[in-house]
Amino acid sequence: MPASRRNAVDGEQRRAQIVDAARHAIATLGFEGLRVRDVADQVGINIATLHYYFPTKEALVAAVVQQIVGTLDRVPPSGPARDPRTVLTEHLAHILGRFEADRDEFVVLNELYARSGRDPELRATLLVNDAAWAGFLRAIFQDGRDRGQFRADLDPDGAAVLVVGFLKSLLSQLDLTAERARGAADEMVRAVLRS
Amino acid sequence: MPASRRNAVDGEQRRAQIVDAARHAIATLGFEGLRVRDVADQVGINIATLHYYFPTKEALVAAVVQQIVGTLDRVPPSGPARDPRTVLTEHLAHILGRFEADRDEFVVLNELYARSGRDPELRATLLVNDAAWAGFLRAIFQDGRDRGQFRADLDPDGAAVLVVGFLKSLLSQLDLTAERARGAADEMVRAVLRS
Amino acid sequence: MPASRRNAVDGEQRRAQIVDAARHAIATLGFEGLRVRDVADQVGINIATLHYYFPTKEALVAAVVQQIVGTLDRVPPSGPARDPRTVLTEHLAHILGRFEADRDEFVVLNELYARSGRDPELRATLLVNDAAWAGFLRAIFQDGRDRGQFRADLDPDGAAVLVVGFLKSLLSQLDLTAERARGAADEMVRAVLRS
Amino acid sequence: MPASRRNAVDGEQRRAQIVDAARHAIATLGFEGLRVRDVADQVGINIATLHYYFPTKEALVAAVVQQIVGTLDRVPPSGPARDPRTVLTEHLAHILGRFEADRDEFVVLNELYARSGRDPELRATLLVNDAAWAGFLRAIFQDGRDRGQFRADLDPDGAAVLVVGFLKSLLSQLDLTAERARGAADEMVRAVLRS
DNA sequence: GATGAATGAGCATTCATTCAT
DNA sequence: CATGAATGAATGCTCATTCAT
Repeated sequence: MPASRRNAVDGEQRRAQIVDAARHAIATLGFEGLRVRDVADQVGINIATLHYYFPTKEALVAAVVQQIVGTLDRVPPSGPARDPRTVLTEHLAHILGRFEADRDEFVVLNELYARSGRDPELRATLLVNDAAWAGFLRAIFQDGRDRGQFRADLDPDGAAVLVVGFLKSLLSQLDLTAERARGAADEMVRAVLRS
Repeated sequence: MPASRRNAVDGEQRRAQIVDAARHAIATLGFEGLRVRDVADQVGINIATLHYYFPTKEALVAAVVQQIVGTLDRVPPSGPARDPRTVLTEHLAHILGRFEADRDEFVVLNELYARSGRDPELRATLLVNDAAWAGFLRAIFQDGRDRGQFRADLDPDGAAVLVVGFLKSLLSQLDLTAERARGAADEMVRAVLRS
Repeated sequence: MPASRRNAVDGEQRRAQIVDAARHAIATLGFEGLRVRDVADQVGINIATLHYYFPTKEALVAAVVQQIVGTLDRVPPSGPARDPRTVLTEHLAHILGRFEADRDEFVVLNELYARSGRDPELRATLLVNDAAWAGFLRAIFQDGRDRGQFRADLDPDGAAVLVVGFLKSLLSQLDLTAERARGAADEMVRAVLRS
Repeated sequence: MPASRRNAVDGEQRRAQIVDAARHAIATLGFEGLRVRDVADQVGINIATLHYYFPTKEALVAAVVQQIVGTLDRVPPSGPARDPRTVLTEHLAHILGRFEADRDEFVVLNELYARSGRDPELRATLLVNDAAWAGFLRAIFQDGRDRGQFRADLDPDGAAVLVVGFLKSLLSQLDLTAERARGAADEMVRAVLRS
């Protein structure tokens, strides 16, 4: 363990610091306003040092994307035979909670989706995620319909699209409050239940 | 038809050409990739000529925003006593149709919403629009519930949020096909109908 | 006399208007800040119209120089046998008066002298003027010394240089007031008189 | 002597190089003709490098002004009880000498005075200098008169204005030679002496 | 690992000037 | 004579990237 001088930190820690600063910069200013110099300043290091860790701006952005997407992958595992209504309700509450807790994550994610229109690779990555998410919800609706808890004429895929759409639009519905969002979540649940 | 040596066209026409080219550039490359030089090239004019019409890049962007937002304002007027279900169905079909017809519009609009997080003025403009849209839908749901056509436990506001969310997410649901989108629209309608 | 429409004016009048506007622009902003477009705006005509009268910016500047230098040439003719002291006193008062009346003239002239360092042609023009001015003063001092009105050890050329220097420095002595300037003029006269 | 691949020199040295080049450029072409690109070329560095040291053209100009004005401030301290005539003679010779040695300094200073008409801040700076200079000379003349070495009817302030005027006009008296300037200086001294 | 200094490629903007009408 | 529209050639400035120390 070499004695560290000044604010010397472990390499991996430095990388994380830089990625976090970049993530925040993107959330605040968009990709449009991302400047590697500013990120370096934020971390308190020289630009040349930043380039030692991330040779190009692209590499830094890729690391941020990795971090964000990595977080997303962890779709909450639905217990084998849990109640579909509860699972749906909890899923909605879970995402809504994350939205309130870390808006930055959603902002950057939004930027990522905007970018995906021009970046095929990014698009592929996000598409995999979207498909998995829709599948997760489809299974819930299928299960609920099969059990007779949800409407018999319920279209599992259509409902999945509605849920994903609602949750993805959280940031872009500018007139949305926390209460209205919860109201919409409740309405979604009622809408699929058997009357 | 006076053929002019210099490729001169009517002033207003020129402005429109430039705005259209800029709009397309934003849709293709994002605000991030917008270069006035490229817009000028696209139109086939000199950069200085572009600046003759739009003194700054900001003014050009403002014109594009104006064009897009201006299009949005025209919320389809609901006939006095039209059938709520039909109105809803038609509204969903109308937006879905526009999405298929002019994806650029939605892409730029998406960029605009991303920007609104950093641009208070833009945010205010879009917020007005969002509020009007939600109000329009809320009235439909209210009407349908009052008439007994929609579910008695329907929350008009919650349902409005779900519809807006679905339609706003069209672009960011990467795995969405035209059919799946229509399926979701159908599901939305079924979900609010009295069983 | 053709009927004139709108603010149509005679050609020579237009030229004069433009030159005056340019002169004022130079006095206000310096050559550095001279913009032909602004001059045209000031006159209320199109730039292209201005270029009709003055094909190039250089031609416009030349016209301004001409106007200023033309004014200078009129060195007040010393009456054949006038009193040297009176002539000197009047000359000093004359320049001082003009300085108070039309500061713009002195400002532009100052700009001209600054420019003469880079513009040999302008330098030649101004040099002729300077030489004539010095000669005029030298003659006065010579005359006054010969008549015994001025000091016997007076150096006519040296005194001429002092007078010209004083008058040329009016603009660049930032702490100078009208009174102090008059005081210096008086001192100059006393300094050459026989005690 | 560490030879560096990139033509790097000490930071402060670089700044000085750049300021000197800018000063010379201003002396040669005026503020009107000052181009940061040309200054960079003169120094042999990239424009971006120049902007590394001076973020804006204005900052560079300010540095040049600082350098020039800084030099001026050093008014030669008059020894406690030195002979007024000698002090005056030496002062005149000192400025004349500097004029011959470094004409650039006077040219830039002249530009500065021209500029001061549009730049209040610069005007304030130069005004302080002018007032100090006039005060310095006034004290000399006062002292000489009190001692009976100078004329009894000498106006110290008027004489100070004449001296400053003469020295400031050195550059704009186009027909002036070194000899004529010395002649004028001698005349100035004689003019204040008691006959 | 870290940094000061340097650079190339670009970018929005300005400005005198031109030309068809 | 007058003008709207157009253009070429700068001009100041930015930014990601590099490299010797």
